[in-house]
Amino acid sequence: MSIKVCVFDDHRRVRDAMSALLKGTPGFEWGGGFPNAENVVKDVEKADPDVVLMDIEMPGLSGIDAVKMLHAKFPDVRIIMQTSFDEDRKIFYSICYGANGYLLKNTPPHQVLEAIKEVYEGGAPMTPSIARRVVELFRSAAMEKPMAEKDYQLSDREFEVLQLLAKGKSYKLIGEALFISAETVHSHVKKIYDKLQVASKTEAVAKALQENLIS
Amino acid sequence: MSIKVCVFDDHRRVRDAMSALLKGTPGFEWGGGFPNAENVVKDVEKADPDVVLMDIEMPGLSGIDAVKMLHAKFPDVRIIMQTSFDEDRKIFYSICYGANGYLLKNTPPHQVLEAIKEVYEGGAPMTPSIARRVVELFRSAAMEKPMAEKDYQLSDREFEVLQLLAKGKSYKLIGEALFISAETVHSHVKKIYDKLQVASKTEAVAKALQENLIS
DNA sequence: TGGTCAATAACCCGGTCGGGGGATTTCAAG
DNA sequence: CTTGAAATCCCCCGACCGGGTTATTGACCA
Repeated sequence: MSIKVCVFDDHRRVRDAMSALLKGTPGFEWGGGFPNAENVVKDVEKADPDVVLMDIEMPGLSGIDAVKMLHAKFPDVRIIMQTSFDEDRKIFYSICYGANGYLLKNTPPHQVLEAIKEVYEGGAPMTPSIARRVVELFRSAAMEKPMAEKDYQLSDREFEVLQLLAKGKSYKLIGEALFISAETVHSHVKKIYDKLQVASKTEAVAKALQENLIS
Repeated sequence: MSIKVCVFDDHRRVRDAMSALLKGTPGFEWGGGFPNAENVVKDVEKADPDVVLMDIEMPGLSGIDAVKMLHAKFPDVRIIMQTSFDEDRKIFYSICYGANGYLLKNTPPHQVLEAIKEVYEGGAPMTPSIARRVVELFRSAAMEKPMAEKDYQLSDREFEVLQLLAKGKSYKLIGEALFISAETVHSHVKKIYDKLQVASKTEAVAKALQENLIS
């Protein structure tokens, strides 16, 4: 069983080179080359490849949109993105939308073949700098939950008041909910502002929500 | 300037091999080998290496805990984890706690050197299967955020106003920020309340933050 | 026993907000 | 060309908020 590969790239030279490379290497099969992604779904449906090499920069439909559609329609087809420079945002979008790997365009032929094999076997070939970015985002995402959680030394009562403020309740309603006078609520609120270093209900609630003081 | 490398591994053979390899290769420097991580902080403080190779499985203090402490104390030291098989959980923890790369133990010497150089230059060397797992977790984590995201049909201008409301600004200040009159802000706010089904700045901001309408 | 602190409460006052009107301009879609 | 939605501006008014100050109670601690 050989790995069938399609190539989407607006440069004829690239397509021809890949065609020659794949046809000349046992274990690989040429699934066709396309200069744009306008008909990416139809093209892939017809060729039924195992792996798609997709240029991230193409005239017309961008490689990113192509990945999005492709992954939605054919989740089993593995996709490797190719571009000439590390462009953060695009790569992240590609990966999020379903690309499995990422190669620089000047990657030598034998490494391209290796990457194709890797991605076919379930790996995620990518340059170290991309890997780094992904790891760091991943880390910050994972660490996000139990974040800093600064301690503003709010008392229990103050947390109760804060929670009700976030519900949009007025001093009077909070007072009724907690069985205290509205003026007392006023006092608590003033202390809260002092501790959180803010000057309005809105700021207090925004800060409290963003820093997970309340839910 | 050569890259100074420390090795933590309970197998003498591994340490000796790395010592010989590093000493025999220009551009690299041997920072010392340690059979366990009991004194990892002191050891690293003394040796002051650029890169640490850390066995994930060691008697006594585990490589993971070592990474945790090391990264907390010396955030600039790059860490590559080494183990004999892909063990998901441990790798993820290592990465979360601050490891920068991940190698299988049977990795050939020249690739180890390459990985050290990569990690030193800011990359994140790892096996394709790890990369794959990381990418997939990353993808699912990234997709998780834009939850429900109900559509309240807010106009662009209304989003701008909402964003500034969340900063605690008054109508007057919002007006100045957007170069419109405070009365116009008032109008926008009234429409926002209508669309979000709320009746105060606080409620609006709480809802917007909780449903990721704004950041 | 005196001091500190959280919780409660009250008063004042100027400024802001929320809700109700109405009005104009602009621009794109029908 | 008409219709409509968005954005802009204005007025009014009562209610609420924010900031200042002061005071009492009960716990806890030294």
